[in-house]
Amino acid sequence: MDYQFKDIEQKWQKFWADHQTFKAEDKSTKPKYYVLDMFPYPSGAGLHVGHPLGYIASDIFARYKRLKGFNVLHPMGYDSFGLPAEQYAIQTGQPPALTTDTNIATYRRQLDLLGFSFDWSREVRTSSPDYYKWTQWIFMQLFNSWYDKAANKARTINELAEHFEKNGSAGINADCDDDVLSFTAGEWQALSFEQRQTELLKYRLTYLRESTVNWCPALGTVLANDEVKDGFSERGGFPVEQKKMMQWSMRITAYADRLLTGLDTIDWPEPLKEMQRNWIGKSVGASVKFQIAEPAKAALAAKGMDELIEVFTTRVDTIFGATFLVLAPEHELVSALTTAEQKKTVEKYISQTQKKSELERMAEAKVVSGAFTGSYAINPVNGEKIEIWIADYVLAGYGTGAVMAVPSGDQRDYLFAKQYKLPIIPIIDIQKIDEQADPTKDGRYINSGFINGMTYKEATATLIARLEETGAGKAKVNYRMRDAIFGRQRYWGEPVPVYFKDGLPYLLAESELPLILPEVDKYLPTESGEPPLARAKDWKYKPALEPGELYDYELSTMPGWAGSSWYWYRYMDAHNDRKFASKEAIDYWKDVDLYIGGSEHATGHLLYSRFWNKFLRDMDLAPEEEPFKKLINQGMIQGRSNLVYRLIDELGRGTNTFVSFGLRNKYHTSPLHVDVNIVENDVLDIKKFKAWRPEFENAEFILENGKYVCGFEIEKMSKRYYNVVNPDDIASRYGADTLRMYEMFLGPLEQSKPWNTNGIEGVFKFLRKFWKLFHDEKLNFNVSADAPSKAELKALHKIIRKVEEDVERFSFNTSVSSFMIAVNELTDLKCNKKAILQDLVVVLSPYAPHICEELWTVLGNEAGTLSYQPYPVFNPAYLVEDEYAYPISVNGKTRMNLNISLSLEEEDIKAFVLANPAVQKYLDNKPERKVIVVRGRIVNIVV
RNA sequence: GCGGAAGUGGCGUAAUUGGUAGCCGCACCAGACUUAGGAUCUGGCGCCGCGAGGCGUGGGGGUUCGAGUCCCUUCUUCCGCACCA
Repeated sequence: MDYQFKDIEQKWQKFWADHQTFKAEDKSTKPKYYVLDMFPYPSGAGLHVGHPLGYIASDIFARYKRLKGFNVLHPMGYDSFGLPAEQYAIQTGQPPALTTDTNIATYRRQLDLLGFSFDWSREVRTSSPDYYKWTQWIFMQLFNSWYDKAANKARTINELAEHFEKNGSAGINADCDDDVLSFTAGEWQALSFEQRQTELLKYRLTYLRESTVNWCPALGTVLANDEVKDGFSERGGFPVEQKKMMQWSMRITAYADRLLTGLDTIDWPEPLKEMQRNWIGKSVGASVKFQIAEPAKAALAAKGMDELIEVFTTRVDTIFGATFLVLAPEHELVSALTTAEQKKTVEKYISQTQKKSELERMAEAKVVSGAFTGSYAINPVNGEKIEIWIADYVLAGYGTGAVMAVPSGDQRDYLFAKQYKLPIIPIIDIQKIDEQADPTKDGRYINSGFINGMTYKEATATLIARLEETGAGKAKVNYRMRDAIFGRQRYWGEPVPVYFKDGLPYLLAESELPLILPEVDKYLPTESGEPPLARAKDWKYKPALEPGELYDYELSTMPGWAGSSWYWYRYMDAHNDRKFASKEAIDYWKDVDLYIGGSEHATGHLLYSRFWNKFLRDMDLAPEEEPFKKLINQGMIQGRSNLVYRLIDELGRGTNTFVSFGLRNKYHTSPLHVDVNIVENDVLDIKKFKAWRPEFENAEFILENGKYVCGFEIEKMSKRYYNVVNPDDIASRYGADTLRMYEMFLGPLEQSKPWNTNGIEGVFKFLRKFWKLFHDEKLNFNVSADAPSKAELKALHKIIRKVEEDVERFSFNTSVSSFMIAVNELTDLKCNKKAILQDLVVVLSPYAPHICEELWTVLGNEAGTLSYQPYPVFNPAYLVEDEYAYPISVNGKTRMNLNISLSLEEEDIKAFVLANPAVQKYLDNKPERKVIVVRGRIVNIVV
């Protein structure tokens, strides 16, 4: 029989599904191995050939690990809450639950087509109530917890309340809001229930607080920092503005340091770790309080506001050079500090900066501007009165939104001082500040009071000690990362399991989970601007203990990353209705051994997942500090677009004539994208082109060599470039095994590379050639039981070793070429020995599972047993050579090869080579100066 | 501006430890077979040169008997961050 990939692939896909071949064992004596893919958002467009790249790699790895005797967990599911389904619902009125189900069905069909060894019995969908019940449950645990900095872990809020009850706020070192109160046990006991709840909310790991958020009017929702790119929403590209709103947040900053140090313990790509480090943005320095000078001080006091400005600095040693303070225009003290004379100037400046978009602010990075408030502050180390300015180079969102300006050491401060004629004081003896600031740390301090003459280290230590003594400051670590906003004013997400009573949030009872997402008539905000959930009829909390009472539910839903921040645990025990996963399951599977996915999740999903994992560990719900031991980013598969060149007439109008690629420069043309599916090897199928769109029906062509050659361009794979290649089409034409191997053959997994269907023939031919090893010329099955020859064993054992090495280092592309070499060699040897082919089938099976299952049974083995065969054992004895064709080079240039026995010693090799007349010819009668002999490698003669 | 990754034939790539640069495949060229075909098989295929030979891993320099690989320098592309105090 010929290689009938269609029948074979259907047959085995059905077999695997019917027999649950890849169901992972919950208990096993085998070692565990957890191979995870980042689960997809099921979009309406379905998969293109770029999407499965990582899934193919992980599948090969999972199948390989099964052969190596591991109990492999290799699950798949869907991150099925998200904006696109909701946008579609707004446009069409179709419920997102419905379109999501349809999309999932498409994804499943496409995934099945590729022969993945997923354990589908563990499938999860984040939008399913059985699943989001536990997302809500974890939210509740976070709400019920606070971060104890002393213990460096999260603890339950009850422990905190007990402490307050007994000892008041003394002795608590928490990561919490800035405005927490100090109180004694008695004072706490005297507080009302509501007052206590208000206070506790400031400590909870998920909390409600008025904060500045990224508001996207077009999407009608707030966005997290990682969902905003350059002032626009990542999804849709809509403008984003800053707005103050009451919002749910997650206190991820409590974990900043653990998130940072944990990076050193995991095997992730360095660039990805670096991105997370930058995102966390740790800087070590000091916070310093500058008292405000009269008369503004009295004015502030009258208003009950702080009479000081707190700044953060990484260079506290330069404080004697601080000649003014700069506040962000949004700083809360600005209006109170502005004097009557300066009011106009300041207000004008503020309105100017507000008008500027984020982008403009960045574009004008080198231009400084600002305004004087008219008020002064006192430098705490020398009592100097210095001016307080506002400027937009100071960011409200970083540090305290205020800086001490040291123009001699900081370039922005320097430019600002020059522009507004503010004093610049050199503070280090070797500083050169004639043209620009000099941030040096070398040299000795001058003009710096009690630190004069000290070095950087001494000065910093002395200053911090002095500041702490006088209460004017302290050493401080600052993080760029902010707490993550955790609410979205959208419909298609997890409802927050919270109701409101007297303006305070309370959790539902655990027994009331899941809080089901209610139906609504429309997916838009209400007229009064409330989120879509406000439209749900009769959706009120009716507590069992207070019959007749009705309370409002929280109306925002959870963000897209909620469901994906713990899903790898659900796969361990996907149907548990008592726990998010049983302790036994979690203790067995522990963590993800290999995680494959795109680098676009670097600062979103991967950071939030690490955060939730650390929290779950603090709660003794998870055993490991880090959830993903090894992570690989698969590269993007780019599209390869094809272009045709439309002839432009004298009047500049497009004609219906198209010029072939090579001739396009002889005419006036304009390029036009053409569907890659009607182009082969860059040659346009003219017939199909005419049928492609009605306006091309009568198209004419200027050909070269009788062909129309298209140009090409590498760009994103996208409908608008007509360069989308669908895996269904490829699989139906060449089969899944060919597609799997070709995707791997394209190049290193981590590298981005363009998809070009052209090369796929080579892989297809390879599989046919492999098939033919088992068959005679008439394609009848024909395998011999004879003992294999030395050459055949050598070919086999080369590939056994090569695949082992390649898979372990995720170099799948090199295995594919090695398979080709092995099959070429065996074909040349006319090898049809069962002893060879049977092992080869096992070795190839992770890459091309269908054809291998088929041949495995044809060889007489029990159907379906291939997936759990032991991987063949490499025997180096078969690779031992007794001769080697030494390359002989003269002065580093290879001149010839000489066959020399590998048993010869270096001296004998040298003599043998020099005795060779052909070698002597190259030496040209010159005496050799030196002969380098590396046994088994090379001989180099220096003359 | 800062940080990271990468530059090898017409194309995708290989070279695992400093040891024959271009494996494997596509495309292309020539040939065989043939119901002339988007099938199969054989051979060729880095560049220049008829050849001997020379040149060749983005450019320049260095270390070494020997460099795609190590060092310095420079250019280009991609990715991330970007007034971070």
